[in-house]
Amino acid sequence: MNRPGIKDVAKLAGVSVGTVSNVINNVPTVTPERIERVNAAIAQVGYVRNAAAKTLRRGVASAVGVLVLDLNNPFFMEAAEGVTDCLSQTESFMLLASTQASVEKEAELLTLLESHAVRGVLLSPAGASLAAAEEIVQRGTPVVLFDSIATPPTMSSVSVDDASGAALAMQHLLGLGHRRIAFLNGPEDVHQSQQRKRGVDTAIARWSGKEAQLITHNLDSYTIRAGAAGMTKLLAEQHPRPTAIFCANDLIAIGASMTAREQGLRIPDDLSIVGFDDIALASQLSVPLTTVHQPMFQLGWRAANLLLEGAIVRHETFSPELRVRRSTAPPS
Amino acid sequence: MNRPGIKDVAKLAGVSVGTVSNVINNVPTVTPERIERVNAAIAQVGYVRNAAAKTLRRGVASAVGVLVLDLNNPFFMEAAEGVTDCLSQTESFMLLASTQASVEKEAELLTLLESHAVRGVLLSPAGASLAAAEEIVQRGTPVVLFDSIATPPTMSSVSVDDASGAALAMQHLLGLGHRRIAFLNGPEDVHQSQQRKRGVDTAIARWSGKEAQLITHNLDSYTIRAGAAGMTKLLAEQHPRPTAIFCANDLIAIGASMTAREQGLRIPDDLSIVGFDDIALASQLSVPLTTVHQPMFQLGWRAANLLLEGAIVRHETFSPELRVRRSTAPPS
DNA sequence: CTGAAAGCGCTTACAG
DNA sequence: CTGAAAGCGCTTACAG
Repeated sequence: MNRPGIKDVAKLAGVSVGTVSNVINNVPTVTPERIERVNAAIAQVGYVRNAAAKTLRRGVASAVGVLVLDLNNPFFMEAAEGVTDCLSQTESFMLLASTQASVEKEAELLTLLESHAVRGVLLSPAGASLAAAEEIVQRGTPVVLFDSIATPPTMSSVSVDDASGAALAMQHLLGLGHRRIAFLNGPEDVHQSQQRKRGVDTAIARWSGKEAQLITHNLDSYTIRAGAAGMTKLLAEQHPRPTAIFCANDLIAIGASMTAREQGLRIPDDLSIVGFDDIALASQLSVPLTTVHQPMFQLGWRAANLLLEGAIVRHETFSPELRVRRSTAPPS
Repeated sequence: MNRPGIKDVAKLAGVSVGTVSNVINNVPTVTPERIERVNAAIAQVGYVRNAAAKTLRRGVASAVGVLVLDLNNPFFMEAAEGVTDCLSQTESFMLLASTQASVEKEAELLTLLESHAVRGVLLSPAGASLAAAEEIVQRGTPVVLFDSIATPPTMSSVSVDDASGAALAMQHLLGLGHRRIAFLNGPEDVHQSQQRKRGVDTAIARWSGKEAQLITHNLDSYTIRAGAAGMTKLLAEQHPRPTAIFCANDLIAIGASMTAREQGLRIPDDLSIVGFDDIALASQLSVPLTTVHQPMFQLGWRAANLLLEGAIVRHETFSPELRVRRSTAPPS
């Protein structure tokens, strides 16, 4: 008992296979009476169209590949929701996989997607080299870079302006009157850390009010644990202690505020804290976190859209927005 | 300039297309000399095998579909890593999508996967009805249920024993000497809440020591916010206050402990807290959380494995494990 | 061990 | 507006 095909439908409806195909694909030339007859036959035999045959014939599948560094990272998943949303208006769908930040895995998956004739792939590159991506682009599969600083002439890209986000956070703290501010940054070799540092420096440099003092620490990861450790070090080393802390992501901010509370500091009364990312947790904390919101959903949406539009290469940068909540206040 | 096919490779290598196919598929009859010649040709023309043609011919794709309720949920994503890991040993790969807990979306995606002739699908059902899944199983696409209490005769399933996990947590608290314990449970209509409540009750009933007192609250969601609100209510209503709290998930536990700390209670000195799930955050908190670990990675791995094994329907339940960390201690 | 050939289930010019 | 037929790129008996 094989799965019913287009032939079975055609026979039952008393039409040719071409007509069945036209009905399935909404070709407008078919008469209403026949459309109905075909649809009835489809329902009766339980016909499900064979995607492989369609792809083989058409030369391109209706899937879009999405390669992220880590499935557990909420950013990528929010972006993935954006991708899904954009694609849901077309007949395309998302094929999601993780490169686990490995360049080899990335190359492997890229080839896999290419072999499946996907319409294109959204790639959050694992390394600095885009060689593997370049290769499949050369052979005809378009790639859109996602959250990458590279802007090659062969691939579109979407990214968030990390520097201006960091500047926004610093301006907020400076504007509130803070003059002794610590910056708990991520690892030095991550491009996001570099951009955020740049934004911080710009904001300080532009500040025309009374001089402000900045203490920068590079942590070894973007985690709660690192944030807590960073805060402990800060409180031990800095006297007087800073009145505000800008953290390079929300997890660091959560770790820092936990440590601060344990040391008896109240937030925001004794210490203001700003995060970055605006993960779901940020607004749920007992003291909701002021943070720099990254438009991940839109980022994913737009990346998918660029892929579907095809043709011209474009590099788009999204502006993050400051979400002021209760973790920041003027210094006491 | 079309993509090179098997014919181009065959011509260049001076062999038939059948031989090229045999080389690609590691059929052991080909002579080493020809294997080398074909591989050289493949590399030279940049051949990438057309997956659609392969699937059409073979009748089944090398993909496995995975349908989860929510991409942002870390459980599903950890399970997805398990699936990926299991599949990486075969030539299969994962096709991941979210049903957004919608029954209609689920039916739609199920059909989509079926049309792609996936080897099978791992499904975390959105509703109580398995009608749509049953349908594709009937037509020949196997389904393995994931984190569902249903155990139909047509589909295998893997799930975690929520009741025994909850019992583990309660036993731990009772064993430490707590006799006045609160249970902050999730919404009543969620099957996980029901099972966890059952486990709590069993543990209390079995407890042969001095009588223990249990206060149960059903929260309206499994979130930090709900946990914080539940804790506030608990502290306002219960005098004397409980000495230990078991929360139906880690997020509730985090919310509860935030509120407790704000009220000046120290953890675990004044209050012991146990969570459920063991999300990544749990071990990273400033007071690492004692919690019930769910083996999501293994769950995903095993589900994928059951699918690949095929044939017999099997229902497997995994046992959660208590991870004792610093948030619990004997009552003072 | 190898090659020639059929055929998987569609889509798409083409002729009528 | 409809049907007959070619062909997408593979895999797989089959004959040699």
